[in-house]
Amino acid sequence: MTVPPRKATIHDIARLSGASPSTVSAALSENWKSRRISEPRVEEIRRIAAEQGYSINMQARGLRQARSGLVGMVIPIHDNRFFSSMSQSFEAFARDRGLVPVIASSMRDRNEELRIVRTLISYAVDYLFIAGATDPEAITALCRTAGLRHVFVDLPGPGAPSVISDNHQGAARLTRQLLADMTGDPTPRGRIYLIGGVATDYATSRRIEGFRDVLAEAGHPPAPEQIIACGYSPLRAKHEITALCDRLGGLPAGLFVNSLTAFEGVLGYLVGLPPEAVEGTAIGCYDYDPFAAYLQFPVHMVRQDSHRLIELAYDLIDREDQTPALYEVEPKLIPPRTIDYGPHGQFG
Amino acid sequence: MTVPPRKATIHDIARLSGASPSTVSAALSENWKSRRISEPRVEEIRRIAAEQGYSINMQARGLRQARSGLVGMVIPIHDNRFFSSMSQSFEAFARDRGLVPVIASSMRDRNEELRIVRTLISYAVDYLFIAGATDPEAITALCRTAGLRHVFVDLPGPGAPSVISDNHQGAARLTRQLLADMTGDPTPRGRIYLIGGVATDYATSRRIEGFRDVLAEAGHPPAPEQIIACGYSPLRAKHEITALCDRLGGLPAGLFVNSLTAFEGVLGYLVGLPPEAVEGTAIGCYDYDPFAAYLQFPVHMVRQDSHRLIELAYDLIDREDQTPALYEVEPKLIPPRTIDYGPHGQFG
DNA sequence: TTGAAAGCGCTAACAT
DNA sequence: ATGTTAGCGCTTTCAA
Repeated sequence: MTVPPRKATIHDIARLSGASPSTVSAALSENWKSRRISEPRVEEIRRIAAEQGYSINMQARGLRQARSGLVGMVIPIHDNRFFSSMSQSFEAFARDRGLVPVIASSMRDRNEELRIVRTLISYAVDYLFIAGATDPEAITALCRTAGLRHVFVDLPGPGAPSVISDNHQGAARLTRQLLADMTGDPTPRGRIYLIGGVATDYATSRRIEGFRDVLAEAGHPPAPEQIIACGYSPLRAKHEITALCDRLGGLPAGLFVNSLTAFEGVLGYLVGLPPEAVEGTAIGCYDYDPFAAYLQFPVHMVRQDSHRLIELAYDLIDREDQTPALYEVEPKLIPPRTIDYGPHGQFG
Repeated sequence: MTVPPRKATIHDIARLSGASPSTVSAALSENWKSRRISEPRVEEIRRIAAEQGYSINMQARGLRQARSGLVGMVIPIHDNRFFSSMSQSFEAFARDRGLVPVIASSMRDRNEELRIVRTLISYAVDYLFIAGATDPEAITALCRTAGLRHVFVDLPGPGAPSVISDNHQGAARLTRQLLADMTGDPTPRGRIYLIGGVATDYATSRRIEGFRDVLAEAGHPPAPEQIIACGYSPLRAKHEITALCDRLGGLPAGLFVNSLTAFEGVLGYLVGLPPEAVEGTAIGCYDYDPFAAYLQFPVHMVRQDSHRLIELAYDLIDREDQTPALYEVEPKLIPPRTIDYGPHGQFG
């Protein structure tokens, strides 16, 4: 139970093994072939290091090499199926490259987002991924002066490569599906409403376009009040759906919920209704949650391929050419009552 | 669009401001009062630093100060409501203390877990939190030789302070609730089954005890086959529930599902059944998910207070006395069809 | 095949 | 009130 006075360094190992610090350093890292240290020597050094519980000081190594071995990612929140699944993939690919992932959440706050980026720059992350950026241009500005490679995911930025879902297509397909499920005339209650998201977000705006295009194509272009981009907060969404139903005198014929978090809020309202009240409404949600897929009423869901999104983002960051460009990944439509095991389905 | 040749250092700022590096260092950090640098000087230095886009190199600072400003946490998986909500709280408390959180997932693999701990030690994290530890004693051994303060969360370890849910109580309450909902005799199909989790995990074993105690108290101690601790994998749970129902010729009267991930798998089976088939079964799940709370059938859920768990863990790590001890936090029982907004409910 | 020495960017101790 | 110096632990020339 005795705690060693301080952690062992290569100098300790050098002393104990009779080698020099630089030899120890080389023996313990991968570049001992180039230094042609004799194999027994290497083994002896490694043995002693293990014996002493030596572990390399990455701060020192990073300082010297001007790289940290860290990859940063900013996400809006951890506590969300879409983003947590993204974190899982982000970590998996980081590991494959021998990098250590540092994931921080901005709570969708612009200042917090920038604070995090600055912090990650201070820690000299080797690359930075920004998912759901609030202010991509400010981020790019910070990264530029730090000479930091970065990629935008989910929400694009004009100053760096961006990987996003094909939001227009996903929304269009979901809308078409909901229309097909709906019956009756386009009276106010007979209409379909989009709820959730921030209209100035690129992702939301593209989804709104998809929604609008399909409705227009069907001969019923949406009135402004059919689009309720009230943000991502569950509580806010609950408030808005309540107000809407009060206005309409009941649920509308169709509901396009624009995020899982907004859907949580909507659910908070639906929970208070008699089950049959929901029956006449076609419901869809952009983003997928296995439990949301098996609610009392059928829900169509859009599953974004977060794994592919991240994979592509890593590809882009490796490219020599960091010219800004937009890459789109197809989301899939998940029918109601379907469990879609993701790439991490074997774990739990 | 010109990229500066390299990032600015305090030496650059020193040259530009005509001050010495140490003055710059002091002016830029909080300890300039003790150095009694004149206020205008401080402001001038800060202005130049901002102008140059200076950001401190935390590797260098950390190396010098022998602390990194990082806090590590190991969790089993990101992609899980319980753990991602824990990450959210972990991050919030870290921010409060000016620390940067580094969260890594072990995928419940012992070797991966130890690899991660070693990595975090290399990065000189100031504290380490381990949630759902697979091999707590090995972790403690590593942390001891590194002189690293650590706390176990959710699954306790004998070598450090541990904060866990009161699993016995939570399971007992859930079991009692399920019994109350059940009807009929204790025939095989009339029994209640526990599915999911790993019997050798402390958390699961305590829950099994709670389950067992309540059943015994009710006069029907469980037979061994009523406890199916088949792990956390959704696919495995699906397989096991399928086999169970095949054996029984239908669903049992009660189902105590021991984790959200197992519940996903169970759901994968239930999805294929006619809705009325599930009606006669009382279902409960240890851990809470807002969507799981509003399925086609009622589900009782146990909501562990991950926020409080983490808060207490931070308290413990601050204490001078790091003697191992177990602290328990009460979980709450969430009735079916209830949306329980957590501590992060205002975000999305 | 290996050692010595310099230096990464910062802070803290010691000067002044 | 501020400058000088040493050194955190590592890697990387440069010598031998």
